[in-house]
Amino acid sequence: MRLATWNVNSLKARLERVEAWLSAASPDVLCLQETKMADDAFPALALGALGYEGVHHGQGRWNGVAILSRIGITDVVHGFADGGPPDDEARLLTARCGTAVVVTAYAPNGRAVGHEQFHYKLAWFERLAAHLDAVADPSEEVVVCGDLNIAPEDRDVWDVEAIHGATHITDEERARFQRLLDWGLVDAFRRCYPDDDRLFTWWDYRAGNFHKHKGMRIDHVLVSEPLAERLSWSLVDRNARKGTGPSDHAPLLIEVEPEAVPA
DNA sequence: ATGGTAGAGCATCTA
Repeated sequence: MRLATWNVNSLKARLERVEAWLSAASPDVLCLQETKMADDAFPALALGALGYEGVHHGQGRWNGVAILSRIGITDVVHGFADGGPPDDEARLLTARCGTAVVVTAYAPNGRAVGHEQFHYKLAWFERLAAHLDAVADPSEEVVVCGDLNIAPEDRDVWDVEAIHGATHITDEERARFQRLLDWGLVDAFRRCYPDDDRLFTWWDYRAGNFHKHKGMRIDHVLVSEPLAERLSWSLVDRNARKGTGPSDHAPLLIEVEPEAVPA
C-alpha cells in the first residue's frame, strides 16, 4: 500500500496540481488537509475520473480534510468519536481503506504560546488520543497522518533558535506528539531516515524560505507496528513544492509491502 | 525596515 498526506492549502486552488500528482505518484490513499471548502464543493467527479473515491469533512473558508482512496473507503467518521461535543473546526476524518484504519488530521496551528488557540491545540491532541482509543487498536493496521503542526525534535526545524519561544516546538506540543507514539505508533519518515537532520515538509511562502531551505517537518505519517514492520520506504516530494502556484507543504509518502501470504 | 506571501473573499483573518 502506498499512502500519502498533503496539506494542499485550498483544494480548489490546487486541484490541477493534485490531479497531476495523483497520476504521477500513484498512491492508493491520499489524505488532504486545508481543503478550505464546503462538502458540496468537493470535486468528487474529477477525482473519481482518476479512480479515487473520496470523503470530505469541511466547513467552508478554513480547515477541511479529505481522504481519497482507490482501495475502498468504509466506516467513515467525521470529527472526534471520543463522546465529546462536535469540534467547531473541521480537522479530523477517519475511514477504513482496505485493511487499514486511516485517520487524517489537520491539527490547530496554535498561533502563539499561551494564546487561546494554543490551549485549544493542546486540548485537541488530548481528544485525538481519546479518539484513537475509540476507533482503533494499535494491534491492527492504523495510520494517523496529516499536518500535525508539531516539529518533534530540534533537528526538524531549520533554526530552532530563530523561532525560540514560538509554537510547534514547545515541550507541551512535543509531549502530545510523543503520546501518539506511546499509543503504539511509529513515525514512519523518521524510521526511514534515523540519522538525517533538516528534512522538512513545510516552508513559509514568505522571504524565499523554500529556496533557503528554511522549513519544518510538521507533516507526519504515524503507523502501527503491523504496518511499521512492513514499511518499505518514505519520502517527501519536494518537487511538488516547486514551480508556479504550489502549496506551502510538500506531499509525504510511505510504501508498505503487502502482508506475506503463506504458500 | 518588526517586514515577507498566499488563499478566501472583498475587510480582514489565518497560516
